[in-house]
Amino acid sequence: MTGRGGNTVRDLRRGSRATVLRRLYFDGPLSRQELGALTGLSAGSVSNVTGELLADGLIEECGSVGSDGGRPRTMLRVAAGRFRLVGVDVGETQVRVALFDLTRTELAAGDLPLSDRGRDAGHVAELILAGLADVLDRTGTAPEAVLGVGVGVPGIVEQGAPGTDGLGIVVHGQTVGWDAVPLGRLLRTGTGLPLFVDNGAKTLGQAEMWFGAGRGARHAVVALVGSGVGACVIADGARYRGATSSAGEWGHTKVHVGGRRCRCGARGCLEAYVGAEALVERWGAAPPGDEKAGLAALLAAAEAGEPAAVGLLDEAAEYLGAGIADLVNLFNPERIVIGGWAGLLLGPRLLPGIRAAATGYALRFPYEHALIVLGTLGPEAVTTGAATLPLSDFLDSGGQLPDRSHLSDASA
Amino acid sequence: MTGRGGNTVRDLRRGSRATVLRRLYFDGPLSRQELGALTGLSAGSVSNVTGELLADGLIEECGSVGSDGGRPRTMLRVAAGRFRLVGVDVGETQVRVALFDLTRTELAAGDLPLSDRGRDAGHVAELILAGLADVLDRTGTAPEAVLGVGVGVPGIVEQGAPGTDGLGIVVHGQTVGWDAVPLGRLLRTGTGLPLFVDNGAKTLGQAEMWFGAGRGARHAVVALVGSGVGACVIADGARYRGATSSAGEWGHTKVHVGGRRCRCGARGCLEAYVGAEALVERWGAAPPGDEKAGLAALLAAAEAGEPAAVGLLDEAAEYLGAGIADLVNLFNPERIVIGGWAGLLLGPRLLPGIRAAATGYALRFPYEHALIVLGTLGPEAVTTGAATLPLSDFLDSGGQLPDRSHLSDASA
DNA sequence: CGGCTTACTTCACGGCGTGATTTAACGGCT
DNA sequence: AGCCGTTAAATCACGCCGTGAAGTAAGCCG
Repeated sequence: MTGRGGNTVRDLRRGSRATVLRRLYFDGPLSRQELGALTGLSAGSVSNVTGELLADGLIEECGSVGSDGGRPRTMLRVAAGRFRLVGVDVGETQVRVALFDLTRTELAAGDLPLSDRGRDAGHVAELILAGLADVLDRTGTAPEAVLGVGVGVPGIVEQGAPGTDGLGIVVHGQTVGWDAVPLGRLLRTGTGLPLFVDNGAKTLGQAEMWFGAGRGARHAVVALVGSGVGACVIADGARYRGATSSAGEWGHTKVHVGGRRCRCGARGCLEAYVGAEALVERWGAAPPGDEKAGLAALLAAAEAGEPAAVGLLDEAAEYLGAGIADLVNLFNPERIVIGGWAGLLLGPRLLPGIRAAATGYALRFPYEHALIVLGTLGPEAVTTGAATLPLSDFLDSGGQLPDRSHLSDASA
Repeated sequence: MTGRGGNTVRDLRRGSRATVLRRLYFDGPLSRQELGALTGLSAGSVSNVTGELLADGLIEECGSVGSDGGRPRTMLRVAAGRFRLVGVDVGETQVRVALFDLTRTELAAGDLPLSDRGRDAGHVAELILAGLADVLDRTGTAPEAVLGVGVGVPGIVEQGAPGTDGLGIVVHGQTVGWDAVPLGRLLRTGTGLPLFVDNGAKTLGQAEMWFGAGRGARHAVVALVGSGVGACVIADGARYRGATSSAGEWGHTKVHVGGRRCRCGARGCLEAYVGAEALVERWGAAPPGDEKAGLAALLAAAEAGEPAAVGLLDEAAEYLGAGIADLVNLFNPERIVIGGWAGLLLGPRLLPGIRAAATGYALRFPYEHALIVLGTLGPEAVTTGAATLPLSDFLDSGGQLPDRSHLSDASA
């Protein structure tokens, strides 16, 4: 609250650059003319700003479209080729590192399985750094071209003080046994690239919002159904974090006080009724060990009409509908996106049941304005979403390149 | 998304004025010196801005505090006397209209009981206008001195397009049978004063945040327990509205799928377990008609050790704890404020039970950062909160007085 | 080839916040 | 009483911003 983000005239320019850059990134090639109408800037300012961005090499002209009897409008677009993004998905069994260009075309990727030391954060950090070096090396990418490394992790991420280069990032991952792991510090020692870390569910949510089923919505909830259950809340276009970045823990919403025991210790959590782990365990008839195979088997059994499987899935749909009704009542989103590997697997079968249940459980008014849809990006989207973290920073700053003088001149 | 709220240099000044005014309003008399440190503005700018505000009569000097051997600092404060605010609470049985000065001192107030036509919006609008005229008249307040009229209503409020002078405000009040009532239009015909309408729970929430138990928190939920149950979500210092202004419908969160039937038609809503109406009805042994007396009787019976009453309240505490755990998990607030007449009545007795239940139901990490407290303003706060609506607008605009030329010269 | 239309650039202007300098207003000391 | 050191506030030159009007570029059509 010290100045609410910029009082000087130069911040005005930063804001204009950011607005223009964002528009160009999301709404494709645009002429200066259209840019003016879309951003509310005057023609003069658009010329100034785009001129600056062109000079900085952040955008480029791409052809011109003629009209009947006037000077043709030159189209502008973000210079996709010049910059790279790295997205990292820290999963339960492996670390995935991918290199993208600005249009999120995957240039290289690598999967690094976790050893049995998987719960050791130092080990995970080493894998991330190894994967990072590998994708950069294979593509011959210079560090200066990389806007940053985004990492999606399981657990709650405290961002630390801003401006400290990610050093203060701490991860609390109950499910993987991480207790206040200083991931920022661990990674910072191995790379000079800008670091961004957030919860994996939140990165996936952002990916669905930017490029998937959530496109265009300003208020949405991306529900993640996997082994456990989570959610990413988008309020007014931005990920909602809450006081300590742990908002959106939907899985432990109480849908049945005094009901089934959940792995979190409490009773009646949504996760205990609709999480893949809970479903597979309750079904019992699945080969142990492989949860995905187990859930697929459960689904197949239900398709075959096996009553126990059908009952289990019908119940899951009802509880999911109730949980979604809660989200609708509390957050009043325009859209609910169901994602996560289990959600995408079960979605086609459960969706009618979910909608029916939600119709009954949610209040009429907000429900009428909410759309329940399935995610379109698949579970790989955690990586894409992670890569949006540095991208978001890049766009917000108006294309200000992070200061990385230490990359070039600090070899000693 | 046309310009994200101001690209020109004058918007900069508007922002500075707003920052300074806000600081002065909330953090009492302040010297220019302190103002500079607190707002991040340079000394020169502070001089400029405060000079402008002084000239406009929005702030005033109030004494000076000397130091050891230097020029004493002149203290500044908002000119409380010059402006008035009107708050209106549209309740289920009456309309309350109150006139405040800027320090929220009540200068006059009137209660207008609803006739049996209470569900007729036209009747309510007439009462509001009559009450408004009355308080203005009794205090001899000139219309120019009134920053605006804030109205808290039951139901969902659609704000309509901005800049239309409140004409587009529409209220959907299921419980009072209001279906898309054009309250803005109804009131606009009877007064030229700026109009602000919001849900009563949200106005009460804002009052608790600004002046009550929520002071200082940036992320909070004000839970309202009355006949029904609602909530006001504060995200990053602002009321969270969602896509269609209906966010925060906590009362119809599902805490027991397949459980008790709620008056909304669904089963297992929180409201069906902890709302005053439900509690009194379930207890049965209360005099019918007066819900407040009924709840008081239930409470007295529980204090006397009557098992049925004790059991009912213990169960309510458990469900409230579960509901609050949901809020903690989903919103990750710093504070949960329990308000509403029933909440304040039961609070002292239920709070230990609520906390115990919430401890068990919420996730450890977010719960450790959340404080559960009782509201401090009482139910009258709906009126105060309603009055904060024009105040908020006044502060946000940097003290720009609404254009009301039509008040003075448009008599024909 | 000249006129017309449309897209873009250039530029004078008013306005902003900063930071250095100046002025105001006090207490203490001689 | 007069001066000095100290702190608060006002003033001002400076660089920068977006606007809007005027000017220029770049195609069409006849």
